[in-house]
Amino acid sequence: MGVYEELVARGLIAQVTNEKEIREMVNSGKAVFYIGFDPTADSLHVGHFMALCLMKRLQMAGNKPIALIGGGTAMIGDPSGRTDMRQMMTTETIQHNVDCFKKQMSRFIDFSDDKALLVNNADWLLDLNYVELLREVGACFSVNRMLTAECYKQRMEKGLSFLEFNYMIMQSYDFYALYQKYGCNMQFGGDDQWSNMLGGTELIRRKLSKDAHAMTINLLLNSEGKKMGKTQSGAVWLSAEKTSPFDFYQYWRNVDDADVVKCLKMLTFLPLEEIEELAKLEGSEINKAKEVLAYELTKLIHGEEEAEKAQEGARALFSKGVDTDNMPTTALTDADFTDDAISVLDLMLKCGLIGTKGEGKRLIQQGGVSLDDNKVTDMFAVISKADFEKGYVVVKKGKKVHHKATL
RNA sequence: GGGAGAAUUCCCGAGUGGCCAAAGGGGGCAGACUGUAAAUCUGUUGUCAGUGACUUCGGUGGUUCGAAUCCACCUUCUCCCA
Repeated sequence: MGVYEELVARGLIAQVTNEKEIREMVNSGKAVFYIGFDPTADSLHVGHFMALCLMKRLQMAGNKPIALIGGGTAMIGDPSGRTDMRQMMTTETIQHNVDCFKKQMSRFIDFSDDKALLVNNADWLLDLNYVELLREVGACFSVNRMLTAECYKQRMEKGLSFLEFNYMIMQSYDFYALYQKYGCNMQFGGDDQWSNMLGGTELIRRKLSKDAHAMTINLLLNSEGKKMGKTQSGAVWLSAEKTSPFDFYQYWRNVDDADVVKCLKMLTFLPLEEIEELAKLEGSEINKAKEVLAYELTKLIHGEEEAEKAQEGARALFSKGVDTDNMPTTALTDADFTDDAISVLDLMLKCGLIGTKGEGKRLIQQGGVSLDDNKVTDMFAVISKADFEKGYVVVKKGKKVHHKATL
């Protein structure tokens, strides 16, 4: 089975421009492909991770990946998949994000010996001259055609600025530039990028009379059709500072039954046969598959050691007893105590378990808080330093959130 | 350039002088049930020392005993005409 067939079997491929040619090229390791990443935040998240995985898979099959960081396109903002106008980012923010991306990517993709390239489209986009660009590529785009693209259609109702309208042209220009510079003959991207990507292949065809290809990856959607990797508090990040390995593990440990197999296929490097075995599990057995998923992904992102820690922590927490070693911790100081005591509400606030005291009171009223496994019933409960005999107190909020407060 | 309309709490969206911390839905959080799942049911969802006080309905002023609601100006957005 070639790498292309594997990608199909894993359900990764959404659309391709020319299946036959792409399959041959990819399977024989002749592809030089690029994937763009917009530096809209200071860390990569799960959505990017899919793309990174794809790069890695293809790299392992002998193809050459180019990771393109959109330092230039970020100045414009991609309207695809957006219903509202993007906020403009400052040059400084973009640069900071670009640096963070670079760091995270190089941990994952092998950039040594020219096996992969990392480029920033700011390097060529920012120097473009407006009139020259218009004359060079503007003539190759039909506005009528562009407006029929799905991503713009949606925005026709809400409004679309000229700035954003140009995003497609910028992205197309990237492909064109990379084709000439590095012989890049293929582009990958999320399914929402399809029209932007086609713009690129078309531009190359018109300007250079050469064929270039595009292929999109299925977005990772849950069974309800929503993008995965988002929680109430935001995206699931790949950096340990923004999403701790434990939380990262728990996110995957808690996915819906219906989504486990899909995630295993799309995100892990486990052999398909092994995944098929896991897919046979039923009922509460599915939990085993979820553990594998959570473990594998945590290992990929944070390393084996962290994955072990997260898994052990989680197991201990939910079977019985409490594994205090791998729990998020907040250190208290004397300043937090009044007369050697601190109220439970203040404690929770300090630990970041609640945003306001009102929220804490509600939780206590509804029986959602316990200290060292004793349910708190009095919303004005106070604990003293004596309660920290063993050096810490475990605060539990709901069933899944544990926090350790040390003295 | 001319004309019409909109801006409400996390989101959508009601409210057009006091009964409004503001309906309803979504989402979130917690409880029950479970498998750390889903579905379902229940409670809750501005802040704080909580029978009360304080801050909130795009912004700034004004009218009024009293303003999310009325007036003026400003900002942003949408729509129609050019």
